[in-house]
Amino acid sequence: MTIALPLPTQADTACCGTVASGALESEQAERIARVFKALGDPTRVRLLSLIGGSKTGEMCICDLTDPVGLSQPTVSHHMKQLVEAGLATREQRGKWAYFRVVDGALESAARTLLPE
Amino acid sequence: MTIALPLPTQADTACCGTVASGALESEQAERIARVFKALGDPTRVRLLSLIGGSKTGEMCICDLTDPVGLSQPTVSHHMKQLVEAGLATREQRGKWAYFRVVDGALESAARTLLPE
DNA sequence: TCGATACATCGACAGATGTCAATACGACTG
DNA sequence: CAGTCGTATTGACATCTGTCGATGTATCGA
Repeated sequence: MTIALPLPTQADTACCGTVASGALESEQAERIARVFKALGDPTRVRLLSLIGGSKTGEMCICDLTDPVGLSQPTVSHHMKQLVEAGLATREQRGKWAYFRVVDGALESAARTLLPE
Repeated sequence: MTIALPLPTQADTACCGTVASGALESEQAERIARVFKALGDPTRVRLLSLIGGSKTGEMCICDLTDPVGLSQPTVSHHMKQLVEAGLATREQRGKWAYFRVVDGALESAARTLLPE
């Protein structure tokens, strides 16, 4: 038997309230901080920029370990963080797991820092 | 005698390279991540929104402890993080320390998430 | 000068985080 | 089906982080 957990939807990067337009409730602040927490590690920033800047827009773990100089489990761990933050997607194709930057996610995160 | 430490300048939020336009070097990634790390805590997000949304645009620690519901040392600690990340400034006036959101810092951070 | 006030720093602590080696899992290949 | 390859997970570990109480420091008022 399985239990339907009330997992928070990860993709709701921005829907209401921005940092620049005062007085956020703690729940909104938590939602906003969750995304920036994922962006608060230099390795993850590099991973995003590597994937987003690649020709096809997608990369597998094996393509990423070398550029960042970390072990495969560590890269896998970071990518999981990015996926859970709604900044990247994972798609299994055969043996490989292809990651993409979620379209509009960075723009959406950027918008939470601007007025209005 | 004092020693002139080569402290990194904190205000250089964005000068070159963005997440959305591929292949950041580790140093640029580190600089970008430093700002978002500061934004990766819900309390700090609230503090920024409180200060930025206030009438005068500035607030002292004593005004902030109640809204966020944390102790004075903790709020002081968070504000130090924000100042060191270049997102806020601290100005001592008499007994009070007034904090402001650095003008353009959030916009600058947002820009590192967008293409170009 | 003495006390009160506002803030920073220190010391401590629990919990989170980044990292790797080892291992498990799933998919292809022979 | 057995072996190999790409990934995810686990377990362990050191470090970082958020938090508070206690204490230090500077400023103002009486």
